[in-house]
Amino acid sequence: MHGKREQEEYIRKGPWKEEEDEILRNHVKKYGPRDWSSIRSKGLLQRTGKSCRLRWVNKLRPNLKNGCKFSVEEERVVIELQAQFGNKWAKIASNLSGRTDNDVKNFWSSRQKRLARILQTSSSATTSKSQKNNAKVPNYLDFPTFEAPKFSSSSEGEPSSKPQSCSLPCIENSEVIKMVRLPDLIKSEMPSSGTSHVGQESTLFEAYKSTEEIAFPKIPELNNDVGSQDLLCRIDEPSFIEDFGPLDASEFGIGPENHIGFPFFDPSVSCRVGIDSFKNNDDFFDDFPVDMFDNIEPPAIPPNL
DNA sequence: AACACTGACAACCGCCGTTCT
DNA sequence: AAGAACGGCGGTTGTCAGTGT
Repeated sequence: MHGKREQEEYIRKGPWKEEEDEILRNHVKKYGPRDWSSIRSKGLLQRTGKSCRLRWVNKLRPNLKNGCKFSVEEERVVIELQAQFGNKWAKIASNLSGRTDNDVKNFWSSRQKRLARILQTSSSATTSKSQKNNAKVPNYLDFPTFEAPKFSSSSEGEPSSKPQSCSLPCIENSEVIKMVRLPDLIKSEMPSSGTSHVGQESTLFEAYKSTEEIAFPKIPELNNDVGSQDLLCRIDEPSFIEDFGPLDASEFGIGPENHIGFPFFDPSVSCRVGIDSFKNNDDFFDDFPVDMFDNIEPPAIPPNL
């Protein structure tokens, strides 16, 4: 079917076959992990040098932890190094034995997606809320609400290291059940960790005392998702927000050109400390990543504030 | 049972710096 | 010195399996 020239230029793509892997392994055994392009020029494989290198690095290299989920310790390292170096996946991976840059990248990407979805769900919950309550709730209350992560029931991987006290009351998922003041919600839903962040009156909410209520979504039922539960369990640790990693709002399709105009705090101020270290409840919002609210429609500021 | 959603993973693409000719 | 080839890296996309509705 193909002419000779066509045959020569044909480049195979897609999933690798076992035979191809074997050829690649043999090549590396003979010549070492280099001269990737020669694999094709010698007619051994109809793959590009790049493709061969990638296959070797990500799948065939010895001592890879293929199919093994990130341990809690690995997760911690990734989070720390990502905060330190940014998206330098190769650099981060070099600190994790048996992990490739692709592994780390995929791990981080999943994590970010999960977070993005949490935020998105929360803001849509707010939108529907505000439509419902448009008549009685001033729109300056339409700041995003925060939904606890949605937990899958899968419990693969190593046993969770989180404490039992993590379990929260089972509440139906992702729906605004009632309008509550946030401090009250924190009071009633936070794990009882003995920390003192609960019950402190918020200056933020002081501003809305006349309204008494803000939107807050239901907290979903908690199952055994290691990552999500771990995040929730650590919500009252000093490093919680920091560990969540720097959030770039652009990752959620949010551009840098807009910023929130909440009357009650300055989004340019980033203060990443634990939830239990609130001096006042303004800190609650300060503790979210600084970009988190970027591009959210600035609510109209009531003239009397 | 069918469908939708999600996470995990594999692989490709484009850019860029380095090396080779 | 300049252009081509190569290799490394980060971003993105596609696929598949598991789970929920």
